[in-house]
Amino acid sequence: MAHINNGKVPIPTLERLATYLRFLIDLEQCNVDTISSAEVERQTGINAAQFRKDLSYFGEFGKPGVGYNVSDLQSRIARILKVDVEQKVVLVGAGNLGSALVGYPGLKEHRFNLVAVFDNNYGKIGKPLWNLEINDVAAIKDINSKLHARIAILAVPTNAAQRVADLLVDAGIDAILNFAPILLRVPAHVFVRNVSFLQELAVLSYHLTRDSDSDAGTAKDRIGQNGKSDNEYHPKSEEHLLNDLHLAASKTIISEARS
Amino acid sequence: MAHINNGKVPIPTLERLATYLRFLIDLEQCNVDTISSAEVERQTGINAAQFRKDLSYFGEFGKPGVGYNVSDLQSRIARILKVDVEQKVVLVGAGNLGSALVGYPGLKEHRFNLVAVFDNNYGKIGKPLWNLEINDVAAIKDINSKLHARIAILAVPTNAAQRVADLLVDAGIDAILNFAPILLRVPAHVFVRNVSFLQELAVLSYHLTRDSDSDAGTAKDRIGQNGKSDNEYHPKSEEHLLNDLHLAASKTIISEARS
DNA sequence: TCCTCCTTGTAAACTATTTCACAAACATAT
DNA sequence: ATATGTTTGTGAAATAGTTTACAAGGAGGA
Repeated sequence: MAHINNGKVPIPTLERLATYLRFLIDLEQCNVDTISSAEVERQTGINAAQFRKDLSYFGEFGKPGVGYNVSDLQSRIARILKVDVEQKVVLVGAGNLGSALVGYPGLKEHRFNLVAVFDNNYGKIGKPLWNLEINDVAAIKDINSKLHARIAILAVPTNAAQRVADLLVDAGIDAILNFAPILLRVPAHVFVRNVSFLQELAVLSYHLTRDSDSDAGTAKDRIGQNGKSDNEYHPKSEEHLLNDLHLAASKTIISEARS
Repeated sequence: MAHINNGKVPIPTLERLATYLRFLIDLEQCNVDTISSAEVERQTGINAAQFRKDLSYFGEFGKPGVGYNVSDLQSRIARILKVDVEQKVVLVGAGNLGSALVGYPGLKEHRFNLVAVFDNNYGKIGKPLWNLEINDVAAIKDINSKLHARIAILAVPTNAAQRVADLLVDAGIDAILNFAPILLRVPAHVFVRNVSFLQELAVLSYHLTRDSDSDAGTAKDRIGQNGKSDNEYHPKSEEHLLNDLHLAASKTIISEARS
């Protein structure tokens, strides 16, 4: 056993790493100090071998016959994802979505520090959004030359997205979380992740059966209704698969569980 | 040429279908009536063969030597995704994120009709959220027995997500858009899509280089920095690749382009 | 010590998705 | 009519990602 990853890490692996991290943080809070890959599967629904394979891209983390040390693994994954240090984030677009993201407590919890908010609506510029003042997006290069944020959240209308993305790149942004449903054109060193609600809803909608099947005509489209999300999880038996540990975790927080 | 799809359609194909749909709607508004797969690639960054292959799961849509009729293709894709008819949607969780989603204009534009909002916070129940009243989540089964919504947006805190999901399934919900960063356990007929901001941000964060590389020690983790998003788009040459058509599209809407 | 049990890390098999490459379809010009 | 150019739809090849299967490491008891 030995191989320090050099090749590429699949994106799905990185996504799962974030899931593991959150899961491990929860375990740590329940004072669990060791966990096996089989137990991870039982509690998260992610295949045990997948878990081990994901980790294997980065080195060796467990002890055969024992499992993984929760707090050690947690901090090593945090380090891999570079969320062990504070990452500065700027937000562009102080609309509904943008405002919601500013207030999202998960950001701070994971060391993402929102340091500036921008918009191009003169009615908004200068006003406060939570603890930050909304700046003119035209000033982003200037402002970020002091802040040195490298991650941006792009939450502007579709038709403005590409222009704002160009500004972001010019301002030294390296990584963009794009909520507009278009593919941004950016230089090769800039990494983009897209999130599209409509895309997600459309995939859900596709999997529904039509209520009123009065038009049995062009049946060409009525297919694939048994598709399965790669994300959904079906317990293998009737039992609910929540073990003591997990129930404990739920109990711990259940008193604050009002949405 | 002939084959009416019977097998499974890849999820990535469905996701792209939503992208095509939105793109075609834009084209239609610019009075473009025909488009080739090569032109789709030029304007969206999605490989032309991929576009054709995606469509091929559902039948034949184009004419060799000509291309695709924009409005025909648009309506056929809408039909495939079942966004040609209004789909009722309920929202659970009237927090920041939930509120933002209610106000998202893209929902209505794509025929997703938000018909009810639920929460379990007694301070919120009974109050209005935009044009809807916030209902007690405990009443969801009763209320949805009249509404018959089949899609739910789940925007509650992580620790409440599984319990609410159980309620949703019991209330006849078939499809869930889950914003909590956990894998929901649901019956096999329920389709789930997960959206996790933290996961997205973590993937972005991973791809950043560390600023202060003072600790050249355990270098095991400092790898993979040249990963490429499958979503990002790099123009093949210096030119900006926006042709007249696309520029026209931008111009049409640019006056409303303030975020 | 030796035996048994458990669990990791990973090579190999398998499955899924994307891209290539080309025959067939159609348009247009001569 | 025939030639030429364009573009589709799709097998087949290539690539990417997941799961299986198992050798080897380590714990713990007799």
